[in-house]
Amino acid sequence: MGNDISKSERTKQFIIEKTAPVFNEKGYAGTSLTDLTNATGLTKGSIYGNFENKDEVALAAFDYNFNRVTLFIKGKLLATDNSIERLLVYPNVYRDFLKIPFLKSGCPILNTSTEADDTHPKLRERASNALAFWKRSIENQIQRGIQRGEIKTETKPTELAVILMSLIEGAIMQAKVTGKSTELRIAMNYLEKLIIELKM
Amino acid sequence: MGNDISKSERTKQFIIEKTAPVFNEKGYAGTSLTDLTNATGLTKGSIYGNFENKDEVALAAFDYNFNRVTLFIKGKLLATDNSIERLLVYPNVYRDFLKIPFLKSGCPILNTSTEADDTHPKLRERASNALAFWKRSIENQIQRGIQRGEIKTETKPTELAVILMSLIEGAIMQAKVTGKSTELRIAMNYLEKLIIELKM
DNA sequence: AATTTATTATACCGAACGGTATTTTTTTAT
DNA sequence: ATAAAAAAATACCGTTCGGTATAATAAATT
Repeated sequence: MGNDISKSERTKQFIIEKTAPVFNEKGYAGTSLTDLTNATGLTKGSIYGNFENKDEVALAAFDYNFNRVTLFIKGKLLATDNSIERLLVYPNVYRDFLKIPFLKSGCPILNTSTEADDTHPKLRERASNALAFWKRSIENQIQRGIQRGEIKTETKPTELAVILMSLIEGAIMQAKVTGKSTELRIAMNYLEKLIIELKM
Repeated sequence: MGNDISKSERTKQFIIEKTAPVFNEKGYAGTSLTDLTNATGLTKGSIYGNFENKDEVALAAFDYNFNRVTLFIKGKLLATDNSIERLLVYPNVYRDFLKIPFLKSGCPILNTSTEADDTHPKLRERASNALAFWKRSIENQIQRGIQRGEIKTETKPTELAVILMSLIEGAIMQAKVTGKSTELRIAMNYLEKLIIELKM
């Protein structure tokens, strides 16, 4: 009482928040129910009282992880005042990828995509949708930039979005597995140049 | 008798060949011993007579998968006669990534890296070494190209290697999870342009 | 404050997990 | 062809897996 939302809603959210980092680090197959009880301090009975099965927790955890990245980027985008600056947020953010605490265990899209693409249709679709959402968002940013006369009119939004995303995800993979940010820095410096060259 | 190599060596190789695609598709945690017996038609006793544990099979399978990609690329490289053409092998090969049968389940480096980076030190190191090997190989190709006067002298071998690898791996991830080759095509067309611009 | 309802913990299920000692079969060497 | 050695199949180990009744507890309603 006093609280608007029900206990179960709060517990559900609590489970998601606590288990999301585990799923991102260990993957779906690599995360056991014991991992979930350890991460939450709750019992299996409690978790299964709020979720139907492991799948449902994993899907909610992915949404949470992706949303967290999205909000983080959105926050950085607010501090900009033109299209080029907005695009530059990406190389600037991902250059320090390894230092962003909640991304230490990797990019949720990359992790989920590579695990689920051949094994877990539901997770695969979430990752695929997340990717499509991100892509559309970048395309829109570029289109608006063109309309505002800040970005060269001949710029192809889709092409640039794909190149930007590929560079970021490919470089993250390398940085994560080597533990060094050299490759990430090189790729992000290049992406930065690429974006600056779009300036009208 | 008759055969030079021992039975166990042949069986060992047989197990690797049959299980390597399974590991690449399902990942280390997602592949069970039952998957291995199903893929080989052998029993657990037989597999454990040739390998110490699941780890050893997985490591050998990764080496096999990586070697297969390497040999495939090497074969394509032989049919070229200058540095630019050699570099162009990469976009040309990976443009049709989804159509290459033994790569249907994805790039072994990408798959292994993203799964093992936080969970499996031995596999992580294999993937990391594979990545380093690939990078050095591209750097060497570029350096030779510069020496032969086929590639612009101001080209930075490491930078180009990282950009090439990032574009490829990032685009593969997208293509695999969406099931469409649009992103792969866009990224590889861009990479192609990039390489052609290196021409002296 | 008492009672209904919702939530969490306990205790357990069968199945599948990775792994192994032992027996059977197949190679290999004599 | 036979014996010795090696490899593979069988049968089993304890553990952990995802999942679930049921009982205990806590929260919400009256």
